[in-house]
Amino acid sequence: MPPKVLPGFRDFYPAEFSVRAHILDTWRRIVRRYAFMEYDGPPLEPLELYTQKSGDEIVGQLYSFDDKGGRAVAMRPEMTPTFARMVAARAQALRKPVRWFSVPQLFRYERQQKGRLREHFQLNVDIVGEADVLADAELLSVAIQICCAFGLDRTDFYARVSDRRLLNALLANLEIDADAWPAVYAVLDKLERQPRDVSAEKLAAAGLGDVARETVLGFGAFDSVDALRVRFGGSPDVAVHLDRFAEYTSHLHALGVGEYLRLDLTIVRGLAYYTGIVFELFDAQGEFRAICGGGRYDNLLNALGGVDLPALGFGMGDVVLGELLKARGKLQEVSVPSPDVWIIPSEDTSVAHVLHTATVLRHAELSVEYVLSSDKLHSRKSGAQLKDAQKAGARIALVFRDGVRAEVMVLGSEHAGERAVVNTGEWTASVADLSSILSLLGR
RNA sequence: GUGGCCGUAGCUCAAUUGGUUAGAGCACCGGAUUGUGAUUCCGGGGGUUGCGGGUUCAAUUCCCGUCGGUCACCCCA
Repeated sequence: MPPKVLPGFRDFYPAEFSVRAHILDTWRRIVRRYAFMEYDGPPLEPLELYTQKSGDEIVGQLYSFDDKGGRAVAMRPEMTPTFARMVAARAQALRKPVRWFSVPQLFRYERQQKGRLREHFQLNVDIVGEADVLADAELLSVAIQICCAFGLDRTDFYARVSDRRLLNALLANLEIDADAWPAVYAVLDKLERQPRDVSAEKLAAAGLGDVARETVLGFGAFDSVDALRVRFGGSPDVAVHLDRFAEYTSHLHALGVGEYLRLDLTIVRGLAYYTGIVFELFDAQGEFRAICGGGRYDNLLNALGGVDLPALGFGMGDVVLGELLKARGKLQEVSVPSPDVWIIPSEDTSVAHVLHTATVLRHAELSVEYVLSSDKLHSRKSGAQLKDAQKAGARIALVFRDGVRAEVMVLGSEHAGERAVVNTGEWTASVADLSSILSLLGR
């Protein structure tokens, strides 16, 4: 028995690869509409790239080892450090704002569970050098439009959005000591899943008074800027952030995705480096974990690369997204590639002519297949070869009636039966009238 | 790292309280038939029942371990 695939890794057979290609192609197609440019870095990085910065719970789950040169290395678990290094190295020369994206395969050594493997492909979209909220709106807009491009709509997913600055202002307004904020964040993050009394207990342990504690426990109920204004609008320190969020919302409506937006103060995002608006995309039925997450991290480039530039970005993995698309029937039409043309020779058609014909058609960008045995090309009955063609999903069969003349037959259900006769004897790679074939293929 | 559930053909599953040579459909391969074809029929390959040990006259079945899968916790790209 040959070794199996490692736990948490995937083999992509053609059917699965088609799904993967569909996802990655769609990512690229939509992101390019927003004029983002693709980049990439090494899949293997110095371990130090991930351990140097603080707040790395990731380190314990790194796929790391010593290479043959004794270097401590790690398979990249996230793209941001690489991105930060690349931007920092040329920060002066890059036209701002930088709008780049990447589709790296990322690795993580942890026990797999639903929606989480040890490897996945993740779209990373980032903007560097713009602090205005319009950049935040642009970013979320891309994420939402991508999901829409997969055929998902308002009934399938929505965006939960918060703002670290707003949240901090609210906590300050409630006179919660800054030292307790991380604990409050942790509670907010689990507010939905954790029993209320457990949350209350943790908040009390963090030093919150009764009023602050009850207010925080009720944060989930604030689902709009207006709701917050009623309660906190009187405070100028809070109002400034509410105004910004309102502007953000306004931009998103103008971008056509405002309906997907939902203010949600319980969206915290685990990573400590977020500094502004943060968001996560969820399926509407709450069946899967977050499809996508991101936000503004204005201090990270400075911490990582020594360059003081505002930045924001998000990541979207192929695993959860793929599960959601499959569950919602959005992968039905994703098909494995099949040949355009299947060539079936007659007794009088030489093997060489079959090969020549295939070559001409292939020069015309058509995918061509035929039985790969000189003997069978002639011994196998045309009916059987026709069956081969159908099994392969060929769109048309080129069935020779004599040495060089062939009948073009459309297979499949749609236009099955349509046909034309062509004389392949006149075909050369440079001069070939393939119009009858191309028209039957709908080209 | 902790815990629950589950491992039979490529896939979906079956196999009497533990009992003969572990079966079926689909898929795959070969053939017959049908000159417009997704039909039908015949045949074939494919399994150390995840692996190892134990109990037993006898283990796919019961027990232990291990590996793998899955779900949850932890944590979160």
